[in-house]
Amino acid sequence: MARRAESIELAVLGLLHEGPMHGYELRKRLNLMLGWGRVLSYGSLYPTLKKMLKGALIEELAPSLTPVSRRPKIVYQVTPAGTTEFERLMADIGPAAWEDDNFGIRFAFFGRTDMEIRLRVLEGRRSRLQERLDRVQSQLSMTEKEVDRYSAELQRHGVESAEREVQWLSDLINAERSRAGSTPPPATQN
Amino acid sequence: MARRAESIELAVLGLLHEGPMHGYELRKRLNLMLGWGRVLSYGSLYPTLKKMLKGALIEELAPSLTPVSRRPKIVYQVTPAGTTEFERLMADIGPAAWEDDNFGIRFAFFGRTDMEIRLRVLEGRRSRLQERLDRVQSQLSMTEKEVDRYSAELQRHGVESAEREVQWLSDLINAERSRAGSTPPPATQN
DNA sequence: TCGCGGATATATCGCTACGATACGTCGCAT
DNA sequence: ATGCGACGTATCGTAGCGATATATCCGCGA
Repeated sequence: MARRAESIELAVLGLLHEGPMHGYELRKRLNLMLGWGRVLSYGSLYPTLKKMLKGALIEELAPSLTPVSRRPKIVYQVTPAGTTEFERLMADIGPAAWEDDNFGIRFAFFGRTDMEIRLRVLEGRRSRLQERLDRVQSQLSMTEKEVDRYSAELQRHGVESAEREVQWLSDLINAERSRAGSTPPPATQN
Repeated sequence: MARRAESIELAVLGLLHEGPMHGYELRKRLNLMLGWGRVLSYGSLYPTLKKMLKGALIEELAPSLTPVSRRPKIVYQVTPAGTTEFERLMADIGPAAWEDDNFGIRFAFFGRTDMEIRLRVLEGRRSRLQERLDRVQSQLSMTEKEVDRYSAELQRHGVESAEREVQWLSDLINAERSRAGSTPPPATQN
C-alpha cells in the first residue's frame, strides 16, 4: 500500500537532514529532484507531513524569533526517530527500491549510505530496465504486421533512451567498484 | 477534467483504426506505445471502453462465427462518429497536446494527420521541454549551497536526457520541413 | 486423458494521491 | 494605495490505479 507515499517520506527525511525547512520549500526541492516527470502536489505533501508529525519522525521547530509574524510559517526538522527511519528506509533494498520514482530519490541520497547498498540499488535498477528492454524487443520481433513509420520511430527513440540509461548505470557501477577495489583491474569490460 | 482519460480515448480510437480488437489486446498495444513509464490498468481501460460505447464512438463487432464459444470475446470497432472524433482530437492542438503522456500517443498516430499539425505538436513539445530545462538551470544557478556529489550527478543526467530529447525533436522538425520543401535535397540519410 | 499452469479475457471495487481551489501574507512596481 | 505575483498553508472531490475475482483456452507431461 501507498508506495508513492513511502518514497515521499524518504525524500522529506532526506531533505530535512540538510537543515530545517517549511512545506513550500520542501515541495520545490522535491520537484527539482523528482523533477523530470510528475510534480508533487500539496494534496500529497501536507497530509504526509501531518502523518510524519504524528509518527514523531519530524517535529515543528520553535516559531518566530521575528516577533509578530501573523501567519505561522511552520518549519520542520527531523527527530532522532526520523534519522533512524531514514537509515532503515535507505538500507531496505528490494523491488520497490528500483521503481522509477523511488530510484531517483534513493540515488540523490547515496552520499548517506554505504557502497554495498549503492551497488545493489544500481544493479537492481539496471536489471529492471534491461528486463523492460528485452520485453519490448521480443514483443517487437513477434509483431507480424510491420509498423507505421512514426510508431517505429517512437519505439526506436524509447529503446535508445533506455539503453543510454543502462549505460549510465553501468558507468556508475564501475565507478563504485573501482573506488572500492584494492587492486583495480584495468580491463574490466562492461 | 480527466486529461489522462482523454488520451486513452484517443489511443483506443487510433488503434482500432487498424482493425477490430478486444480489450486485452488493446491494453497490450497501449502499454507498448505508452510503454516507458506507467502501464494502463484494466480499471481504466474497461470503464473507458464502456463510456465510448455509450458515446457511440465504438461498437461491438458481431460475435462468434465459431459457434458456441461460451464466454463472450467482445471485439470492438470504430464507428464513423469515432473516426470523426479521432480526427477532431488529433487536430486539437494546445497545451494538453504536448504533455508527457499525450505527446507520445499523438506522435504514434502522426501518420494520420497532416504536416501542419505535426509541426505544431513537435514544436510545442520542444518548447515545453526547453522551458523545463531553463527552469531547472536557473534554479540550479541560484542555489547558494553547493550540492552533494550524487544529487549533482542526478541533475546532470536529467538535464542531459532532456537535452537529447530536444535534439531529437529538432531533427524531426527539420525532417518534416525538408520533406515539405519543393526541392528535396538528395542526401537524406537514415 | 487428465489435469495443471499460464496466457487470454472481462469485470469491479476500495482507496490513494492528485488537481483544483481557497485562503492569507508579503513585497514591489506603477 | 492598489494590483499582481511569489510565498505559504490547507482541504476536498474524484479519477484512475492496484488488486482481485472469475472464466476460458491450450499445450504439455505423466
